[in-house]
Amino acid sequence: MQRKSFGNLQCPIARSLERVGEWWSILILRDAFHGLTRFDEFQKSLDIAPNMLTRRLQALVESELLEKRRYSEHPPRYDYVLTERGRDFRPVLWALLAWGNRHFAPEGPSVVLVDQETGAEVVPVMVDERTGRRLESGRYRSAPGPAADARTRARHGGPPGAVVATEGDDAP
Amino acid sequence: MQRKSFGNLQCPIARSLERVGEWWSILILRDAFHGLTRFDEFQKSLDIAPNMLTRRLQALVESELLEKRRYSEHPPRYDYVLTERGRDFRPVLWALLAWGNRHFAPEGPSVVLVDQETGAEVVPVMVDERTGRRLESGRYRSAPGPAADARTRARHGGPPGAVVATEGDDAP
DNA sequence: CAGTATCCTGTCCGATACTG
DNA sequence: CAGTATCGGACAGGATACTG
Repeated sequence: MQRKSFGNLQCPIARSLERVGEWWSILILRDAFHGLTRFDEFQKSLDIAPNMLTRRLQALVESELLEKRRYSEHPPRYDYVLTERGRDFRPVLWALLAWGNRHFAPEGPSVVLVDQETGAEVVPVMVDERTGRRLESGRYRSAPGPAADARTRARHGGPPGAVVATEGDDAP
Repeated sequence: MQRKSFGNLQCPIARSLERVGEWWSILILRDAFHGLTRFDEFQKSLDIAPNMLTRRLQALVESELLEKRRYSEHPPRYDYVLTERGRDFRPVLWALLAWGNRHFAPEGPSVVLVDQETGAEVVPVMVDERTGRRLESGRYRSAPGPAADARTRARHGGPPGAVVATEGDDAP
């Protein structure tokens, strides 16, 4: 099965999109985080055509975001559970949720994230793991990493390891 | 231009995907954060067909993620800059970057996020804005928000009497 | 340089029917 | 219940040519 290729595959964002670039995939993962595991549950929740669900589930299993597990011997029955790689995708969903709530919910959010113990609403924000600082200012930018090739280095305007501040504009 | 509809549009994630559900859109935004603004820059960076670039740029302008601005009168020339809504999308890109680096860069990351002042690599993580706690445990879940309809409430199985925290309602 | 105009292909996706 | 098989449409996306 030939995988679609997204421009510069050195870019980790492009690599991520190879696996979840189709929107059904993301919604399936969302539902998996909600605890759904069975074909039928996904189908009802998403209102997706069964053949499409099969395709997307297979792709997610191939990419090792979901694992197909037999939960019954007679008859043979399978369900789909998140792998570690799949569970690690959650921050992306949180970020999408926060963004959607901020910009596309004029009448207020219909789905929020809550702390189960206190019941309080949670607003997810990104911080630097080491310093705890919020990633909001123009202070942060992307740079070539250790495995960058020449083209990536040129693109990000710096030799590996060296941080080069380019024309004072903000970059991710 | 009829917009594609994604299942349950109450879900903020689905709403977000309406705007950035196509992978070119996300890569264009990524490049916009790198400081690209002109048609030509995007085209060279992405290696995208010009008509596709036109279509995706128009869609992003329509969704108000990018703003088309005239930067020259004679001849008339336009460039594309991020709006506030577009800039707010950055956490999603960071999350995708972190996920890609963790799971799809066996030979090490080729692009990393750095603190421009210290040059140190940054690993973005999600925290609760209010408590600063990391969103990692099974402690957090999504729940129906103030604007949830009956179906959404059922879907998220809010326990009866569940606290639905609004911004002013976080009394423990 | 900054696009527009055509044409074409692949495939995402939906609808439906069918099976162990 | 958990899918597979088949058909068809819409459109994302590519290639190319052309314009002010």
